[in-house]
Amino acid sequence: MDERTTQQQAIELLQQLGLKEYEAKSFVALSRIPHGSAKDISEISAVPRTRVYDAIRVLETKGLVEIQHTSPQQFHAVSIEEATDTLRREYESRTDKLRETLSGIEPATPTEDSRVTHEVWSLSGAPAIASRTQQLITEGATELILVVGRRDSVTDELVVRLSDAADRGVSVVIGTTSTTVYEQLREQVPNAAVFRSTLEWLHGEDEDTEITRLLLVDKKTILISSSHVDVATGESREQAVFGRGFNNGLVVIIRRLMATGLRTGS
Amino acid sequence: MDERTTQQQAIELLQQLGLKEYEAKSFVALSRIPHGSAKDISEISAVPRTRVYDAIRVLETKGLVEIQHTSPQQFHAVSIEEATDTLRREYESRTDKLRETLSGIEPATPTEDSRVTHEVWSLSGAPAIASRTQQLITEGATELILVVGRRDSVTDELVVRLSDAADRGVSVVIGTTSTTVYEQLREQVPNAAVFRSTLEWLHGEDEDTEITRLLLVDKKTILISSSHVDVATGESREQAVFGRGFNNGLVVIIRRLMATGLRTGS
DNA sequence: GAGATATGTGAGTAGTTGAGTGACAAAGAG
DNA sequence: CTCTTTGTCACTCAACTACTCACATATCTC
Repeated sequence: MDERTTQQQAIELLQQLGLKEYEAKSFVALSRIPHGSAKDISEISAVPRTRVYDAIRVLETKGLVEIQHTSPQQFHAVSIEEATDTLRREYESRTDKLRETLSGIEPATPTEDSRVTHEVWSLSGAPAIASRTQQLITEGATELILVVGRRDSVTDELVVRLSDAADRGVSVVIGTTSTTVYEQLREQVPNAAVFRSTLEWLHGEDEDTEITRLLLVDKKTILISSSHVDVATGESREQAVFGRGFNNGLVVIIRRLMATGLRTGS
Repeated sequence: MDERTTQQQAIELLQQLGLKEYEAKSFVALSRIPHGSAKDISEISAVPRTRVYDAIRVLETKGLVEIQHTSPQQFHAVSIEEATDTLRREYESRTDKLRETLSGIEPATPTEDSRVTHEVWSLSGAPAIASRTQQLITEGATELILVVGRRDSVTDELVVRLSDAADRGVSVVIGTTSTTVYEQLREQVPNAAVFRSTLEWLHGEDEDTEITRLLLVDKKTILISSSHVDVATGESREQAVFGRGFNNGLVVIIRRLMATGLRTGS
């Protein structure tokens, strides 16, 4: 990768981790030298010299930079390991605190209403979808039907949970379009029925979109996710729909599609 | 803790984790009910109803909320576990990427100059200071003198590293003002010389400030940290100075102070 | 189905924050 | 003692965010 791009990427990552532009640029510049003055940093990073001081001060309070109070002042970036560790810990402690705090919040009046028959929920983001998939597999069920497309949607954790479910007597049926995944699962989830499938309906008319996951639990809960490659950014976004209830419209349709689709494809 | 405060705290934590005010408020409100409409959320959170839609959309792309595309739309917050997990993973992947990216950045011209005799560096933030302390203990040395004040600066990890150092033949001397810490260390770091100390100079004239850590490595590297309780926020901030080199001014002074101080105190 | 109410979108304003610039006093260098 | 460097402050401009309103559409009530 281009050196300039790499630096730009580091700067963007630091900003995503909560640093301001000047702070990020100053830190990256300082990481490239053993230590330096505000002038040095300004020259390397193109941050106005007079603002380097503010940026460094913030970095110092975040534990990413050390300051030598000489004249001129000298600045030193902590090692890459120390820096990433510090940041990781900071966010880890925040998420931990968040979990505690959220647990302590009392529910508001449940506003009646739980006629949960035809609800279809949309969710997006691969982590959230993976998390929900695993939750559905883990929670008590008697029958699981899973169809996966992309290889990377089969994580180790997913395999473990599938295996656990199969071992405790749940009927597990897994379909895949990929030979690699097929063989992996056949080996790692021995108690499941694994089959290959060439379901045409896994791909839409759009080449950039494909069904990534499809999970049917006890014929009454369904989760389908699709990945769409954004032509602009080149990034892949995963979206999913999630329906519950035997008579849920989505569930009914999918159940039917699978009954026919699985036959023709296998 | 007060319910209102708890919620406020959750909102602030979410903002620190990158959410906007409306997003944080909407999420907390939504967490309190199984599911609800924009109106419900607006009433609970005091976010203007018309802005709830935007906020929820963002939350959905972050994997924190599911949307039911009915009319009116219904929104549902994922479970606390799912939410914190999603956020934690997001930041973990960012710090991981950052480490990789920073590793790939080439150093700039080292701008000569390495007359490193009297440098004294300032750093702040408990995690950064703890990290540096451990690094100094771990890196090869023949003699370690550590004086700790507060109990919470003695982490398990620190004890392990001290113990390791003592076991590989490093002369480890540990002083503390606390009886609890004294006994803990005596037991957990058997190969070290642990002693109690009532060093007066551990406390400044200011009651709110105290020396938390003091580490002298091979008589030539010193790290001293102090904790200061901010009267305004009530939070404790840890600051440290760090000097290297046998003839370093700071190191010389501290060596002297310890030679006299340790005698009188023990 | 007609009027009243609720829902969702978009446009627009105000207030805050951050990026970028220059004035200037103090400290150093020659 | 003069000229340069260094550090602080005060300021502008642009971007973003919080907040409001207008309006079209949808839903409900009678």
